Amino acid sequence: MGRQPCCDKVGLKKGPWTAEEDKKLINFILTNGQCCWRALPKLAGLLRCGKSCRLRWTNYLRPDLKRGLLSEYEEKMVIDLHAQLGNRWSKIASHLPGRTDNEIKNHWNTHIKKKLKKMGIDPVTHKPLSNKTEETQAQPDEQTHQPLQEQQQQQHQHQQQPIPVEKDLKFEPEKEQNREPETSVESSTITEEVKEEDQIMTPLFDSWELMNEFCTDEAPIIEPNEILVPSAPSSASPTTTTISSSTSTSSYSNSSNFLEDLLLPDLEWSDDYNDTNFDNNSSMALWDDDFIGSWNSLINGDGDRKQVFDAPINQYPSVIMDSDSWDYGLF
DNA sequence: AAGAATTGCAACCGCGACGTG
DNA sequence: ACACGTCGCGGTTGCAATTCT
Repeated sequence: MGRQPCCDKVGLKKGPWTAEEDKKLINFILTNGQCCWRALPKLAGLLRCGKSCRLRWTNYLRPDLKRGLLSEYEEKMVIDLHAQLGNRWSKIASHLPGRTDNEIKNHWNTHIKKKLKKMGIDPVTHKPLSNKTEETQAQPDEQTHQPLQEQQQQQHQHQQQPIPVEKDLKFEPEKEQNREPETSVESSTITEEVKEEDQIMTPLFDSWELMNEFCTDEAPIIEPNEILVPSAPSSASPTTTTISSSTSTSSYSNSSNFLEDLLLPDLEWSDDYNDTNFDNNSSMALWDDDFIGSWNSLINGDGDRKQVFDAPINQYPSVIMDSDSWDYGLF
C-alpha cells in the first residue's frame, strides 16, 4: 500500500489559484493566524488541500515576500550559500529575507546555473569548468551534487585549516534555527547567527573577485550582519527583516495567540483588483506595485497606509501590523 | 503571421522529519 | 517503541509567456 494522500483529493481544486481564493486565504490568515494547515481550507472556505494553502501562502501570499528578480547581491549570496549548503533551498532562503526556497530554487535553475556555466564555472562544484566536468554535465546536476564544503573536506581532510562552515547551520537541529522566539530575537542569537553568516560568506566571496561578471565592486556590499538586524522596529526597509521572520519555514504557531489580541480588519479588495485582475484569471497580477506597496506600508507603518487601505484600515487605527508583528513571526 | 521551440515560474508530488498519544 | 497525523523540503511538472524560425 502506498502512502495515504495528504488529503482527500476528491472535490478539491488543483492548479492555479484564483484571486478569490487568494483573498479568502489571506483574510483567513490575517484574522485567525495560521492554524493547522489541514483544517485551514475548510475553515477558510477553500476547496484546496492544506498543503496547497500552505504553499500558496509561503511562496506567494506572505506579505513579507519580496517580489521581482534577485538583486546581484542576493544572487551572489545564493551562489555562495549553494556552494556551502548544496541544494538546501530552504536553508539558503533563510539567509535571504523575503525570498522563498521555491523562488531561489527556480532562480537557480533558470538563471544562475546558466550564468555560471557561461562564466566557466561548474554550478555543481562551483569550480572552474574543466573538460571533465563539462562531460559530467550531461548528467543531472543534482544527482552528483555535493556541496563544495563536503568536497573540500574530502580533499583536504588532513591539511589546512578547517572549513569555516564546519559549524554550519545544517549540522544544528532544525528547530533550533527556526524556532521563533517567544518575545524577541535574543541578541545573543543574532550575534551567533551573524558569526555563522560571516563564516559562511567569507570564503566564496574571495572566489567571486576572480569573476568577470560579478565583481564585488559592482554590487553594494551589505554585510550579512547588516541584514540580520535585531528585531527591534526600525525605519529600515522591509528588506532588513530578521532571518527568523523571513524563514520560509519559520514558525507561526504563536501567531494565533498574538492575533487574539488584535483586531484585524477584514481586508476589502478594491474593485480595480476584482475587475482587472480577475478578468485574465492571472493571479500574477495580484501583486502590482500598489498591492506590494500596501503590504509594505502595513509592515512599515509609513504614512501611506491611509492611501493604501481606505475605509477598513482607518477603522482600525490600532491595528498592529508593524515590524514588530513581522519579527514576532506574525506573518 | 503562424507554428515551433524555449523559457520562467507557480504549483504539485512524494518523502522524510517531527510531534503526539 | 510504535502508529499516526501534520508539516516542510526538494525535485518535478505543467503551462503561459516569450523568442525564434
